[in-house]
Amino acid sequence: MAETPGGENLLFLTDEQLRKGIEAMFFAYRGFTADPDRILEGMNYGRAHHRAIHFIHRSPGTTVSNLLSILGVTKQSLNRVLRTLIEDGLVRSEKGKVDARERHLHLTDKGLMLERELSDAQRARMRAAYRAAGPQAVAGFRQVLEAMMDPEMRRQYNRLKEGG
Amino acid sequence: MAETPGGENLLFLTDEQLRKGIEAMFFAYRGFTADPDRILEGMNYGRAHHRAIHFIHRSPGTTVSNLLSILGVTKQSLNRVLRTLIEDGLVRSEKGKVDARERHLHLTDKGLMLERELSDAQRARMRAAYRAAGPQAVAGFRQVLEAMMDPEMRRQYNRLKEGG
DNA sequence: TTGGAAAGTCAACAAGGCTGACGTAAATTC
DNA sequence: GAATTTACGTCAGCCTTGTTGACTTTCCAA
Repeated sequence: MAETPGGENLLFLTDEQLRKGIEAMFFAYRGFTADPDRILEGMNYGRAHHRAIHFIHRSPGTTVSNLLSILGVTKQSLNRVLRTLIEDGLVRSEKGKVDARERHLHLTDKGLMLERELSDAQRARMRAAYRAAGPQAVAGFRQVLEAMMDPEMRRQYNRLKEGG
Repeated sequence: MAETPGGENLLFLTDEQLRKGIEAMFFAYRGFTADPDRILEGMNYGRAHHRAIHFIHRSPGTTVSNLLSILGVTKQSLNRVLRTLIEDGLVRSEKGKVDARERHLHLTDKGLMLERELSDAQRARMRAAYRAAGPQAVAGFRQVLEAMMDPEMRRQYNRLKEGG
Protein backbone atom coordinates (compact mmCIF):
# COMPACT_ATOMS: atom_id res chain seq x y z
CA MET A 1 0.00 0.00 0.00
CA ALA A 2 1.25 3.43 -0.88
CA GLU A 3 1.19 5.31 2.37
CA THR A 4 3.00 8.56 3.00
CA PRO A 5 4.59 9.51 6.30
CA GLY A 6 1.45 11.57 6.85
CA GLY A 7 -0.59 8.39 6.39
CA GLU A 8 -2.70 9.28 3.33
CA ASN A 9 -3.35 6.55 0.79
CA LEU A 10 -1.87 7.79 -2.47
CA LEU A 11 -2.87 4.84 -4.61
CA PHE A 12 -5.52 7.03 -6.22
CA LEU A 13 -2.77 9.23 -7.63
CA THR A 14 -0.86 6.58 -9.56
CA ASP A 15 -0.58 7.09 -13.30
CA GLU A 16 -2.66 3.97 -13.73
CA GLN A 17 -5.48 5.35 -11.61
CA LEU A 18 -5.31 8.67 -13.40
CA ARG A 19 -5.49 6.95 -16.77
CA LYS A 20 -8.60 5.09 -15.69
CA GLY A 21 -10.15 8.38 -14.67
CA ILE A 22 -9.29 9.88 -18.04
CA GLU A 23 -10.87 7.01 -19.90
CA ALA A 24 -13.90 7.09 -17.63
CA MET A 25 -14.40 10.74 -18.52
CA PHE A 26 -14.14 9.94 -22.20
CA PHE A 27 -16.65 7.11 -22.22
CA ALA A 28 -19.02 8.73 -19.74
CA TYR A 29 -19.21 11.96 -21.71
CA ARG A 30 -20.36 9.96 -24.69
CA GLY A 31 -23.23 8.63 -22.64
CA PHE A 32 -23.89 12.05 -21.21
CA THR A 33 -24.56 13.55 -24.64
CA ALA A 34 -26.05 10.49 -26.32
CA ASP A 35 -29.72 11.01 -25.46
CA PRO A 36 -30.03 14.69 -26.40
CA ASP A 37 -28.00 14.00 -29.54
CA ARG A 38 -30.48 11.32 -30.50
CA ILE A 39 -33.44 13.65 -29.98
CA LEU A 40 -31.84 16.47 -31.97
CA GLU A 41 -30.62 14.38 -34.87
CA GLY A 42 -32.80 14.78 -37.89
CA MET A 43 -34.43 17.97 -36.59
CA ASN A 44 -31.70 20.25 -37.96
CA TYR A 45 -30.23 20.97 -34.54
CA GLY A 46 -27.12 19.76 -32.79
CA ARG A 47 -25.26 19.92 -29.53
CA ALA A 48 -24.60 23.62 -29.93
CA HIS A 49 -28.34 24.31 -30.03
CA HIS A 50 -28.83 22.18 -26.96
CA ARG A 51 -26.24 24.14 -25.04
CA ALA A 52 -27.77 27.48 -26.01
CA ILE A 53 -31.24 26.28 -25.06
CA HIS A 54 -30.00 24.91 -21.76
CA PHE A 55 -28.34 28.10 -20.61
CA ILE A 56 -31.08 30.42 -21.85
CA HIS A 57 -33.54 28.32 -19.90
CA ARG A 58 -31.20 28.39 -16.95
CA SER A 59 -30.84 32.18 -16.97
CA PRO A 60 -33.89 33.68 -18.67
CA GLY A 61 -33.24 37.17 -19.99
CA THR A 62 -29.50 36.60 -20.24
CA THR A 63 -27.64 38.71 -22.75
CA VAL A 64 -25.77 37.48 -25.81
CA SER A 65 -22.39 38.42 -24.37
CA ASN A 66 -23.13 36.63 -21.11
CA LEU A 67 -24.03 33.53 -23.06
CA LEU A 68 -20.82 33.91 -25.05
CA SER A 69 -18.70 33.85 -21.92
CA ILE A 70 -20.53 30.81 -20.56
CA LEU A 71 -20.29 28.82 -23.77
CA GLY A 72 -16.78 29.91 -24.62
CA VAL A 73 -17.33 30.24 -28.35
CA THR A 74 -17.10 33.15 -30.76
CA LYS A 75 -20.07 35.39 -31.38
CA GLN A 76 -20.15 34.27 -35.00
CA SER A 77 -20.51 30.69 -33.92
CA LEU A 78 -23.16 31.44 -31.33
CA ASN A 79 -24.99 33.77 -33.68
CA ARG A 80 -25.44 31.08 -36.28
CA VAL A 81 -27.11 28.87 -33.70
CA LEU A 82 -29.13 31.66 -32.12
CA ARG A 83 -30.42 32.88 -35.46
CA THR A 84 -31.94 29.53 -36.36
CA LEU A 85 -33.48 29.20 -32.90
CA ILE A 86 -35.04 32.66 -33.21
CA GLU A 87 -36.22 32.05 -36.78
CA ASP A 88 -37.80 28.78 -35.71
CA GLY A 89 -39.58 30.48 -32.85
CA LEU A 90 -37.83 28.69 -30.00
CA VAL A 91 -36.04 31.74 -28.65
CA ARG A 92 -37.20 35.33 -28.27
CA SER A 93 -34.67 38.19 -28.43
CA GLU A 94 -35.59 41.50 -26.80
CA LYS A 95 -33.85 44.83 -26.89
CA GLY A 96 -32.72 45.85 -23.42
CA LYS A 97 -34.71 48.60 -21.70
CA VAL A 98 -31.93 50.02 -19.57
CA ASP A 99 -29.23 49.38 -22.19
CA ALA A 100 -30.71 49.16 -25.66
CA ARG A 101 -27.55 47.67 -27.13
CA GLU A 102 -28.13 44.42 -25.28
CA ARG A 103 -30.39 41.63 -26.42
CA HIS A 104 -32.15 39.67 -23.71
CA LEU A 105 -32.90 36.06 -24.56
CA HIS A 106 -35.88 33.97 -23.50
CA LEU A 107 -37.29 30.62 -24.50
CA THR A 108 -40.74 30.72 -26.10
CA ASP A 109 -43.35 28.11 -25.19
CA LYS A 110 -42.11 26.07 -28.12
CA GLY A 111 -38.54 26.47 -26.88
CA LEU A 112 -39.56 25.41 -23.40
CA MET A 113 -41.13 22.26 -24.81
CA LEU A 114 -37.93 21.20 -26.53
CA GLU A 115 -35.87 22.12 -23.49
CA ARG A 116 -38.17 19.89 -21.46
CA GLU A 117 -37.70 16.97 -23.80
CA LEU A 118 -33.92 17.32 -23.87
CA SER A 119 -33.41 17.82 -20.17
CA ASP A 120 -35.84 15.06 -19.25
CA ALA A 121 -33.75 12.63 -21.28
CA GLN A 122 -30.47 13.86 -19.89
CA ARG A 123 -31.74 13.94 -16.33
CA ALA A 124 -33.12 10.43 -16.64
CA ARG A 125 -29.68 9.08 -17.38
CA MET A 126 -28.10 11.18 -14.67
CA ARG A 127 -30.75 10.06 -12.19
CA ALA A 128 -30.12 6.40 -12.98
CA ALA A 129 -26.37 6.90 -12.55
CA TYR A 130 -26.83 8.78 -9.27
CA ARG A 131 -29.22 6.17 -7.96
CA ALA A 132 -26.86 3.36 -8.87
CA ALA A 133 -23.87 5.06 -7.25
CA GLY A 134 -25.52 6.50 -4.15
CA PRO A 135 -25.36 9.92 -2.45
CA GLN A 136 -21.81 9.67 -1.19
CA ALA A 137 -20.48 8.82 -4.61
CA VAL A 138 -22.45 11.71 -6.06
CA ALA A 139 -20.81 14.13 -3.66
CA GLY A 140 -17.39 12.86 -4.69
CA PHE A 141 -18.31 13.02 -8.35
CA ARG A 142 -19.20 16.68 -8.05
CA GLN A 143 -16.09 17.47 -6.02
CA VAL A 144 -13.72 15.99 -8.58
CA LEU A 145 -15.51 17.61 -11.52
CA GLU A 146 -15.41 20.98 -9.85
CA ALA A 147 -11.71 20.63 -9.15
CA MET A 148 -11.13 19.74 -12.80
CA MET A 149 -12.56 22.99 -14.16
CA ASP A 150 -10.53 25.98 -15.23
CA PRO A 151 -10.90 28.71 -12.61
CA GLU A 152 -12.87 30.90 -14.99
CA MET A 153 -15.27 28.04 -15.72
CA ARG A 154 -15.60 27.28 -12.02
CA ARG A 155 -16.65 30.87 -11.52
CA GLN A 156 -19.33 30.52 -14.19
CA TYR A 157 -20.45 27.23 -12.71
CA ASN A 158 -20.73 28.61 -9.20
CA ARG A 159 -22.50 31.72 -10.34
CA LEU A 160 -25.12 29.49 -12.00
CA LYS A 161 -25.36 27.32 -8.89
CA GLU A 162 -26.14 30.30 -6.66
CA GLY A 163 -28.66 31.71 -9.10
CA GLY A 164 -30.62 28.43 -9.12
CA MET B 1 -34.94 16.54 4.50
CA ALA B 2 -36.19 14.17 1.85
CA GLU B 3 -36.20 10.83 3.57
CA THR B 4 -38.01 7.80 2.28
CA PRO B 5 -39.67 5.23 4.51
CA GLY B 6 -36.55 3.16 3.88
CA GLY B 7 -34.49 6.02 5.26
CA GLU B 8 -32.34 6.90 2.23
CA ASN B 9 -31.62 10.55 1.61
CA LEU B 10 -33.03 11.34 -1.83
CA LEU B 11 -31.97 14.97 -1.97
CA PHE B 12 -29.27 14.00 -4.45
CA LEU B 13 -31.97 12.97 -6.93
CA THR B 14 -33.85 16.27 -7.13
CA ASP B 15 -34.02 17.92 -10.55
CA GLU B 16 -31.95 20.73 -9.12
CA GLN B 17 -29.17 18.37 -8.05
CA LEU B 18 -29.29 16.59 -11.39
CA ARG B 19 -29.02 19.89 -13.22
CA LYS B 20 -25.97 20.82 -11.22
CA GLY B 21 -24.40 17.50 -12.14
CA ILE B 22 -25.17 18.11 -15.79
CA GLU B 23 -23.56 21.52 -15.72
CA ALA B 24 -20.59 20.18 -13.79
CA MET B 25 -20.03 17.61 -16.54
CA PHE B 26 -20.20 20.31 -19.16
CA PHE B 27 -17.72 22.67 -17.54
CA ALA B 28 -15.41 19.93 -16.33
CA TYR B 29 -15.14 18.32 -19.74
CA ARG B 30 -13.92 21.62 -21.09
CA GLY B 31 -11.12 21.59 -18.56
CA PHE B 32 -10.47 17.93 -19.23
CA THR B 33 -9.71 18.57 -22.92
CA ALA B 34 -8.20 22.04 -22.57
CA ASP B 35 -4.55 21.13 -22.05
CA PRO B 36 -4.19 18.58 -24.87
CA ASP B 37 -6.14 20.89 -27.16
CA ARG B 38 -3.67 23.63 -26.41
CA ILE B 39 -0.71 21.39 -27.17
CA LEU B 40 -2.22 20.17 -30.43
CA GLU B 41 -3.39 23.51 -31.74
CA GLY B 42 -1.15 24.83 -34.44
CA MET B 43 0.48 21.46 -35.05
CA ASN B 44 -2.16 20.31 -37.54
CA TYR B 45 -3.73 17.85 -35.13
CA GLY B 46 -6.91 17.91 -33.09
CA ARG B 47 -8.83 15.98 -30.50
CA ALA B 48 -9.44 13.10 -32.87
CA HIS B 49 -5.70 12.59 -33.24
CA HIS B 50 -5.28 12.67 -29.49
CA ARG B 51 -7.90 9.98 -29.04
CA ALA B 52 -6.33 7.73 -31.65
CA ILE B 53 -2.89 8.18 -30.10
CA HIS B 54 -4.22 7.49 -26.63
CA PHE B 55 -5.89 4.22 -27.47
CA ILE B 56 -3.09 2.96 -29.70
CA HIS B 57 -0.69 3.63 -26.85
CA ARG B 58 -3.09 1.93 -24.50
CA SER B 59 -3.41 -1.21 -26.61
CA PRO B 60 -0.31 -1.54 -28.80
CA GLY B 61 -0.93 -3.70 -31.82
CA THR B 62 -4.66 -3.05 -31.80
CA THR B 63 -6.46 -3.40 -35.11
CA VAL B 64 -8.24 -0.66 -37.01
CA SER B 65 -11.64 -2.21 -36.44
CA ASN B 66 -11.00 -2.56 -32.72
CA LEU B 67 -10.08 1.10 -32.61
CA LEU B 68 -13.25 1.90 -34.54
CA SER B 69 -15.44 0.23 -31.97
CA ILE B 70 -13.68 2.00 -29.11
CA LEU B 71 -13.84 5.43 -30.69
CA GLY B 72 -17.32 5.04 -32.10
CA VAL B 73 -16.70 6.84 -35.37
CA THR B 74 -16.85 5.73 -38.99
CA LYS B 75 -13.84 4.12 -40.61
CA GLN B 76 -13.66 7.01 -43.08
CA SER B 77 -13.35 9.46 -40.24
CA LEU B 78 -10.77 7.40 -38.39
CA ASN B 79 -8.87 6.68 -41.56
CA ARG B 80 -8.33 10.33 -42.29
CA VAL B 81 -6.80 10.81 -38.87
CA LEU B 82 -4.79 7.62 -39.02
CA ARG B 83 -3.40 8.42 -42.44
CA THR B 84 -1.91 11.72 -41.31
CA LEU B 85 -0.44 10.09 -38.21
CA ILE B 86 1.16 7.38 -40.33
CA GLU B 87 2.41 9.86 -42.93
CA ASP B 88 3.93 11.97 -40.20
CA GLY B 89 5.67 8.96 -38.72
CA LEU B 90 3.83 8.88 -35.39
CA VAL B 91 2.04 5.61 -36.01
CA ARG B 92 3.21 2.40 -37.63
CA SER B 93 0.69 0.16 -39.39
CA GLU B 94 1.59 -3.50 -39.85
CA LYS B 95 -0.16 -6.15 -41.83
CA GLY B 96 -1.35 -8.92 -39.55
CA LYS B 97 0.64 -12.16 -39.63
CA VAL B 98 -2.14 -14.51 -38.66
CA ASP B 99 -4.80 -12.51 -40.53
CA ALA B 100 -3.23 -10.37 -43.21
CA ARG B 101 -6.39 -8.32 -43.70
CA GLU B 102 -5.90 -6.72 -40.34
CA ARG B 103 -3.64 -3.79 -39.68
CA HIS B 104 -1.91 -3.70 -36.33
CA LEU B 105 -1.17 -0.23 -35.03
CA HIS B 106 1.79 0.90 -32.93
CA LEU B 107 3.19 4.24 -31.89
CA THR B 108 6.66 5.03 -33.18
CA ASP B 109 9.23 6.69 -30.93
CA LYS B 110 8.04 10.01 -32.26
CA GLY B 111 4.45 9.01 -31.54
CA LEU B 112 5.38 7.95 -28.03
CA MET B 113 6.94 11.34 -27.44
CA LEU B 114 3.76 13.19 -28.38
CA GLU B 115 1.65 10.75 -26.38
CA ARG B 116 3.86 11.48 -23.41
CA GLU B 117 3.44 15.20 -23.75
CA LEU B 118 -0.33 14.96 -24.10
CA SER B 119 -0.94 12.49 -21.31
CA ASP B 120 1.45 14.27 -18.95
CA ALA B 121 -0.61 17.42 -19.36
CA GLN B 122 -3.92 15.65 -18.97
CA ARG B 123 -2.74 13.62 -16.02
CA ALA B 124 -1.38 16.71 -14.29
CA ARG B 125 -4.82 18.26 -14.27
CA MET B 126 -6.44 15.02 -13.20
CA ARG B 127 -3.89 14.57 -10.44
CA ALA B 128 -4.53 18.05 -9.11
CA ALA B 129 -8.26 17.43 -9.11
CA TYR B 130 -7.88 14.04 -7.40
CA ARG B 131 -5.56 15.48 -4.80
CA ALA B 132 -7.92 18.36 -4.08
CA ALA B 133 -10.93 16.07 -3.74
CA GLY B 134 -9.39 13.14 -1.91
CA PRO B 135 -9.54 9.36 -2.38
CA GLN B 136 -13.12 8.88 -1.28
CA ALA B 137 -14.37 11.52 -3.70
CA VAL B 138 -12.34 9.87 -6.46
CA ALA B 139 -14.02 6.54 -5.83
CA GLY B 140 -17.43 8.20 -6.09
CA PHE B 141 -16.39 10.07 -9.20
CA ARG B 142 -15.48 6.84 -10.93
CA GLN B 143 -18.64 5.09 -9.78
CA VAL B 144 -20.94 7.76 -11.16
CA LEU B 145 -19.07 8.02 -14.46
CA GLU B 146 -19.19 4.28 -14.93
CA ALA B 147 -22.92 4.22 -14.25
CA MET B 148 -23.39 6.98 -16.81
CA MET B 149 -21.90 5.01 -19.71
CA ASP B 150 -23.88 3.13 -22.31
CA PRO B 151 -23.58 -0.61 -21.62
CA GLU B 152 -21.50 -1.12 -24.76
CA MET B 153 -19.10 1.65 -23.73
CA ARG B 154 -18.90 0.24 -20.23
CA ARG B 155 -17.82 -3.05 -21.74
CA GLN B 156 -15.07 -1.31 -23.71
CA TYR B 157 -14.02 0.62 -20.63
CA ASN B 158 -13.82 -2.47 -18.45
CA ARG B 159 -11.97 -4.45 -21.07
CA LEU B 160 -9.34 -1.69 -21.14
CA LYS B 161 -9.21 -1.63 -17.35
CA GLU B 162 -8.46 -5.32 -17.11
CA GLY B 163 -5.84 -5.16 -19.82
CA GLY B 164 -3.90 -2.46 -17.95
C1' DT C 1 -13.86 -21.32 -56.05
C1' DT C 2 -16.62 -18.18 -54.52
C1' DG C 3 -18.91 -15.34 -50.90
C1' DG C 4 -18.13 -12.18 -47.53
C1' DA C 5 -15.33 -9.74 -44.10
C1' DA C 6 -11.62 -6.34 -43.36
C1' DA C 7 -9.43 -2.55 -44.91
C1' DG C 8 -8.77 1.39 -47.70
C1' DT C 9 -10.15 5.13 -50.96
C1' DC C 10 -12.79 8.82 -53.35
C1' DA C 11 -16.40 12.16 -53.36
C1' DA C 12 -19.62 15.01 -51.29
C1' DC C 13 -21.73 17.06 -47.52
C1' DA C 14 -22.90 19.12 -42.71
C1' DA C 15 -22.14 20.84 -38.04
C1' DG C 16 -19.77 23.75 -35.57
C1' DG C 17 -15.57 25.63 -34.35
C1' DC C 18 -12.28 29.66 -35.97
C1' DT C 19 -10.38 34.53 -37.95
C1' DG C 20 -10.92 38.92 -40.14
C1' DA C 21 -13.47 42.72 -41.70
C1' DC C 22 -17.27 45.64 -41.63
C1' DG C 23 -21.68 48.01 -40.14
C1' DT C 24 -24.95 49.97 -36.84
C1' DA C 25 -26.86 51.64 -32.85
C1' DA C 26 -26.33 53.02 -28.27
C1' DA C 27 -23.70 54.34 -24.39
C1' DT C 28 -19.83 56.58 -22.47
C1' DT C 29 -16.06 59.66 -22.25
C1' DC C 30 -13.57 63.60 -23.27
C1' DG D 1 -21.19 67.93 -29.12
C1' DA D 2 -17.70 64.95 -30.99
C1' DA D 3 -15.04 60.95 -30.52
C1' DT D 4 -14.57 56.53 -28.73
C1' DT D 5 -16.08 52.25 -26.92
C1' DT D 6 -19.39 48.60 -26.41
C1' DA D 7 -22.87 45.14 -27.86
C1' DC D 8 -24.53 42.94 -31.44
C1' DG D 9 -25.14 41.25 -36.17
C1' DT D 10 -23.36 39.70 -40.54
C1' DC D 11 -20.50 38.36 -44.64
C1' DA D 12 -16.84 35.54 -46.34
C1' DG D 13 -13.78 31.94 -45.89
C1' DC D 14 -11.22 28.48 -43.49
C1' DC D 15 -10.48 24.02 -40.55
C1' DT D 16 -11.58 19.73 -38.06
C1' DT D 17 -14.26 16.05 -37.61
C1' DG D 18 -18.19 13.83 -38.12
C1' DT D 19 -21.57 11.66 -41.76
C1' DT D 20 -23.30 8.59 -46.18
C1' DG D 21 -22.62 6.17 -50.42
C1' DA D 22 -20.08 3.74 -53.79
C1' DC D 23 -16.27 1.20 -55.07
C1' DT D 24 -11.86 -1.65 -54.98
C1' DT D 25 -8.49 -4.78 -53.14
C1' DT D 26 -7.12 -8.36 -50.32
C1' DC D 27 -7.64 -12.59 -48.45
C1' DC D 28 -9.90 -16.00 -45.19
C1' DA D 29 -13.06 -19.72 -44.93
C1' DA D 30 -16.92 -22.47 -46.22
